Amino acid sequence: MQQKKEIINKLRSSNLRPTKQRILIAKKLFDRKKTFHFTAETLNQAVNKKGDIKISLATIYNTVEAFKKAGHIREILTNNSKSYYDTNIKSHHHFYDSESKKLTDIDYQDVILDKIPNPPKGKKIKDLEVVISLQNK
Amino acid sequence: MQQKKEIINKLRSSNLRPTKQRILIAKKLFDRKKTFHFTAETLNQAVNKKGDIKISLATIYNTVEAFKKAGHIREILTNNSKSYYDTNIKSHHHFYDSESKKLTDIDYQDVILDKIPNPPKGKKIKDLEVVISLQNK
DNA sequence: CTACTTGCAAAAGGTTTGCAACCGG
DNA sequence: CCGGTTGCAAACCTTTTGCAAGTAG
Repeated sequence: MQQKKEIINKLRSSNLRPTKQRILIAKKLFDRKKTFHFTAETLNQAVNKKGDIKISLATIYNTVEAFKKAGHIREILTNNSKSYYDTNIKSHHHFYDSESKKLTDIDYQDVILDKIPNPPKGKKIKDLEVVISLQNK
Repeated sequence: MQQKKEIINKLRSSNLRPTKQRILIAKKLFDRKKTFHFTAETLNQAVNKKGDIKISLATIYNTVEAFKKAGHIREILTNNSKSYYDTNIKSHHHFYDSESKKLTDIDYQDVILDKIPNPPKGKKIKDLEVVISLQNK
């Protein structure tokens, strides 16, 4: 469990002022055992249920974008119209169930890439994602 | 190069009436040597430049969706807000350059997956995509 | 003829933006 | 105080939809 202090440090180290809103969002995202898959919509719901302070959708989007830029979360590839994010920033892969639109982590050791290509000239690899789409049997 | 007849057969075999619009779109998509990566927008431009007949955007979307359902094109994963499609329906993977928002095919033999996970209970694997994001060196 | 298609414009869904009010350092 | 941040509403962009008119079989 992350202390409030840790969260504030995390924010400061990314040049993000620790405002009430950002601290609350960061808590929801990082103060948990399992990693968290979310969209702007689900994060908004999670943050705005209970008697918590109200955070506007615009701030949710701002903050998610800021956290992504800072490398605290990463965006997951899907072919859905919404953006999906993951609090697990270590390299790992996903199942995507297009019927329920739910993402699941794939254990790191369950995908082994034996060979990957060289990037085109002048480019380097920023990220590699494997997404396995599922359908009902 | 695909003859008009072949295109009409392709449409008929998918239970799609060979209308002027669908034939023109199918020509743009399938009558070419290299595979084609496109979005609704780029396809719309490609189809509506020259003195060709005018095809409305709604028809572009309808047709792309119908071709996708029929298995003639496939959708590619990106984290861009638009949908990207590929006329190459064989299993292969992509580079995605987030700066230019351009996709490039990766040679099939340049990605070797040594191990892939079992799908969750009740599900089967529909598709597997590897996307390598690029950034400038 | 009849059912499937098209095209237009309006609507929808997700995200971004302009700007005044607010607040952290 | 100053400059970064928030919140609201309007704007934006991509995609979908309703419906009247058109067309393939």
